[in-house]
Amino acid sequence: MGSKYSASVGRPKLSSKQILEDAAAELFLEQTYTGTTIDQVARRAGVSRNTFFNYFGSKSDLLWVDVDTALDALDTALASAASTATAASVATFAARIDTVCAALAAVAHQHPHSRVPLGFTQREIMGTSAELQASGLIRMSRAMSLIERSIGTPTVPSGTDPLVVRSFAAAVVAAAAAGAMHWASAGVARGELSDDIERAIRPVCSGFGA
Amino acid sequence: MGSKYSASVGRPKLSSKQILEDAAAELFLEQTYTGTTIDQVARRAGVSRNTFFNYFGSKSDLLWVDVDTALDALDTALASAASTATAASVATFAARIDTVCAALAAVAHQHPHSRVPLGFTQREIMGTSAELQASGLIRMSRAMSLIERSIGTPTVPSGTDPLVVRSFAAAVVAAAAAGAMHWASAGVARGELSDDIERAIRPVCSGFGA
DNA sequence: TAGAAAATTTGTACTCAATACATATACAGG
DNA sequence: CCTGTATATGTATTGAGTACAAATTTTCTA
Repeated sequence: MGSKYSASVGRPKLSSKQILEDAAAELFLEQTYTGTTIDQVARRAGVSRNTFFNYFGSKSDLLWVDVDTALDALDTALASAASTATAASVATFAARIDTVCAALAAVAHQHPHSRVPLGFTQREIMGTSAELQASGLIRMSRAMSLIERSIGTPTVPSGTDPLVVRSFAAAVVAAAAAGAMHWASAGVARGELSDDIERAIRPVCSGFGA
Repeated sequence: MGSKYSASVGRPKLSSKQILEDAAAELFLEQTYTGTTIDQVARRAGVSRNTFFNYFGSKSDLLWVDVDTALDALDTALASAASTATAASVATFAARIDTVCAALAAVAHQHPHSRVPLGFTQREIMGTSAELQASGLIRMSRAMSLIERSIGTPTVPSGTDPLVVRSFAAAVVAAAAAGAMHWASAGVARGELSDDIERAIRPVCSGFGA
């Protein structure tokens, strides 16, 4: 299904995810999330409402760009851990938990310190809380699926309760989310994202692993 | 603001939450959640679409009746634990964790074994997964708030990291949710809800408490 | 240069959940 | 019968999201 033409054939794009994201952030600060329509965001970015949907699946996706990027990175990190796995790193449930917890910390470490998602930090002003709650669980579920797959690959040691595997995935994702929200809410005293994430997930990792 | 009349003055209700819920369950099984409009649910229950909103805040509330009841029960259970607290039961973070975990188990124990929420168990047929994900996190957040308030009342022992308190609340709610979903998905081999909840939250409670 | 193919944008129409508010209806009580 | 209360219904609207057709902008080839 290769194109017969060069990569630049066809009509050029007039906008980008970043342009739309920036336009949206401005408008949300000016007139709140619910007070801003998709048409307004698109217009400020210089395109039509319909074009918005060529860049984002839904309005709420505007709020989750960095998290979705981090989820892609987690997918990559867990796949990488799987391809470099040793007998020891997959021998026990506890060892697999260590791998997952390390991957979560590493992904958090990759996040640029200066890149703070406004939809989270300015959620009072923007009024984004309800939408974050309506669209957050699907992201958590994606992370959970990645982790469950990682724990279950190769086939989990017999005697490991599948409910405990799922429970671990759910708990560590929720704890990581709590850490991330804490980091986002910290204001000028904000430290490193990875510090907050690690602090939040440590008791989970030890409770299921140790 | 007491009424000047007896409890039965005014126009009698034509429907109830239960009638609407039953009508919805039938229709969702017949034609999926997204294939069923609120008007159709209301009509099958014998009322108009606008009346639906006198009983439920939104379409998705139909899916969460039992969970919302359980959250009310958790609120009650945690308030009760607070009013019967001893010096020992609030002395340490670990003791407070024990109280919370016991309350979660007790609420799960109250759930009638025969009452299995169809929107969860038949989510493939009904196509409810997306809506459950869109409306689940707000329920989890409510549970988290209840737990954080419980852990923080009376004022938490100094030296306890607020992020760890929040992380515990997030992790234990997520684990409990995983247990509940496991129970709902179990089919004919379904055991007790409280067994699955306890199995799922035990490593969380020990990891943050012990 | 014209036409074809590819990629993107825009237009038009629609669905439906949710909101707002007015009007109608069914009851109890005096 | 009238008043007050509680509930049901009607009408209109908004805006996110979907579907599909038409238009536009580019590259490439004969």
